[in-house]
Amino acid sequence: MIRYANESRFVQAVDCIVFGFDGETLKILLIQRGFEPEKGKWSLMGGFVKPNESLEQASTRILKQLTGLDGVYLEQMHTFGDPSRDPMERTISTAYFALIDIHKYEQQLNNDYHPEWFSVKRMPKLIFDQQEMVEMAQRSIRYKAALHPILFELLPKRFTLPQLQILYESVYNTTIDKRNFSKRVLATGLLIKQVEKDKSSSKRGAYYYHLNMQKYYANFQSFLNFIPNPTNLISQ
Amino acid sequence: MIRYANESRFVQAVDCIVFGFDGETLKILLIQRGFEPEKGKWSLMGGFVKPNESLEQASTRILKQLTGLDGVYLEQMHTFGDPSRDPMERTISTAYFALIDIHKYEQQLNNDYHPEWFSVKRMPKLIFDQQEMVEMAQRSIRYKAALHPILFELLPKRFTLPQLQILYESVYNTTIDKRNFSKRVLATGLLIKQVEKDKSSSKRGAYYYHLNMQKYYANFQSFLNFIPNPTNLISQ
DNA sequence: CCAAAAGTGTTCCGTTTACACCCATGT
DNA sequence: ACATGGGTGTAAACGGAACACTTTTGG
Repeated sequence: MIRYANESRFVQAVDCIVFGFDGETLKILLIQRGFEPEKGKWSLMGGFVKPNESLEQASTRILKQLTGLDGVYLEQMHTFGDPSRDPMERTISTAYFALIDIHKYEQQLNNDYHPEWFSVKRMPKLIFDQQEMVEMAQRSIRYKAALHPILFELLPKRFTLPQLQILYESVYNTTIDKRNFSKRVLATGLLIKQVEKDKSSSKRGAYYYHLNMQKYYANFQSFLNFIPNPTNLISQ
Repeated sequence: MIRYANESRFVQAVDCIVFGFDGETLKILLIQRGFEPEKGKWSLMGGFVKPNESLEQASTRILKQLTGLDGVYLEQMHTFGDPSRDPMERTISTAYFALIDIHKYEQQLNNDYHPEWFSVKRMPKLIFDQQEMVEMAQRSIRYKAALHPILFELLPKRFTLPQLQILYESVYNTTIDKRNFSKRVLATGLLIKQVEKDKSSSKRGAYYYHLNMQKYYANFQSFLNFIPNPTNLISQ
């Protein structure tokens, strides 16, 4: 193959910030790194890009390896290329964030990498610049979720309005009036009410809802306002 | 240096989509590529990342080389890593978009690369996947400018309300009521009225304004609404 | 029967929209 | 004096925010 003369070549990595929601707080999935440097330390799920795969393919492959999950919401966030970010050798890393239904994942715990969920508020120190990646990922999902319905990716197929509200409240570390919240959410037409109720957290029970997938995909780019004054909350 | 064994290494590039505004339409700056492959074809301003510079430093350096400009608004957009995007050799490119005052630039035309401005509506074919980069960059600035005051970066230090409105109208390919536009813009407190007028486009003259830089930086993250129904316009 | 969570409606206020006329001035 | 572009105000509609009581039912 003809090649560019005199240019440097670097190792290319991808790192995935995997978010989940357990019904109370936002969590991220970490593994103990399997190789040097920093072997055994907690780290994001990452890996190197192979010669014949795109960055998207690499991140999808790594996510599948480590969680067993396919078809996950995955979005490229930012590429980190500081020359000294990896002490072993110059490595450029493209960070993706992923949003998964934590319960789907829990059925998959049979893997070699022993990933664990950590609350974003109580996380171990991470290697390299991964702390910065996680902070940026949190800002990214706060920003994006203020405008687009991505947080549904964190919920199971059927969910209740109180669950959805707790999710938004925990992502933005705020409280929302439930009357206004349900009005805003239902006004989008994104939700389809089911006849069954979830009785696990109250005697009366809360109706289950499904996402209207048609509208979800069709209006994904529209601006939402489930959250009052989002810009006051995004930068936290 | 200790290195990762068995991993592939790739050439890392940066490409800059440089936007300018000539008072009528949005333009981007292109050069004729100086080396093979595709030598002589129109292309974005790009270059390779050197061993001891970050991606930001590389893009800033390349922008400086090709336009002579420092202190330009520059934002990382997306990293393109398809294995076959560059036929010469696998190259991963991180694309940045830049917003510059086209008039500042015009004083700098004395350089070896002969860059030229093209209307985004009438552009030559670009090499590799750069067409896709430009389209994504247009979507990005439409998206970002619907919420944040980045378009001021395209204007000179002093500008008039009609100029600002034409800028927004051309970015979104729409028309806006001038009464409502000026109310919305002035309500942000971002503009400081000057005593002088611009008489170049009317007999009466239009007042010049300056940006209130304090507020500009302090409230940069706040959501604006200079444009009615932005999401209908972003995806064009 | 009571505690605990779910569900629902109204009023008020601020914001956005639609819309039209007068102003300044160079020719 | 008139053509050209610049500047401004108001009323109506809409959307967002604040706010409290009733319902259900397992224990």
